[in-house]
Amino acid sequence: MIKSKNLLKIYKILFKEFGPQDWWPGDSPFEVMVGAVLTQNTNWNNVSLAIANLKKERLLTPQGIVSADKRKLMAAIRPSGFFNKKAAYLKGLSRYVLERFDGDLRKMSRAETAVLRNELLDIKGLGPETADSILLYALNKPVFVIDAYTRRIFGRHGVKIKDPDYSGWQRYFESNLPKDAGLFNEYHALIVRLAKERCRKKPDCQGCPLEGMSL
DNA sequence: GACCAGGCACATC
DNA sequence: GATGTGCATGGT
Repeated sequence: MIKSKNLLKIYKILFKEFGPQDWWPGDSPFEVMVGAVLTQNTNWNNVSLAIANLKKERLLTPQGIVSADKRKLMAAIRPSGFFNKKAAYLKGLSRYVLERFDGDLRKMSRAETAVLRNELLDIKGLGPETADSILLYALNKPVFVIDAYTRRIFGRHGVKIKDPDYSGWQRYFESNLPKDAGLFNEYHALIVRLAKERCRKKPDCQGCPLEGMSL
């Protein structure tokens, strides 16, 4: 098990290398929530095309999505792929926000994190990564988002988790870092940046800022 | 023309 | 409970 000092140290190395990532791109918390669903197994470029369409159609509000014609919604988010599924997911998420918080995300952000997380996970189409992305990036809650990049990179550097499922990885990060939404926000973004920029192109780790670091 | 991308639900064993 | 498969588009 790697020491907390090293997790923070890695963060500092990545931040020094790449600087602030300004995650999550979006003009509003609701746009961030929608993006979290649309980006499932999809690259961000396609998501931004879909979001641009939603804006053009004036569908980027909870009320707008709930009341939208399903086919119109599907057509708008088509570039993000899986549009049939994702249209249903967005309707479910929007209905929840509308009925539980009157569509007011500031109200939603005042609710308790653990409660919100359970409720989000009850919405069809929202698994742990999407729910946590919403909590962290739309609502500024201090939860660490785990994704395939995180497991791959830290796994390669020798991290062994007792129960290597989602919550095992999450516990590992959250129990070894200060509980700080800003830190979690930047850290996850930096991991994604590292994975995209270096880890894929140079699997031998040449030139990686974490090169040679054994955790 | 494969292969991949900021997952998840569901079926099957 | 582990593993496999469908969902679908756009860029490389």
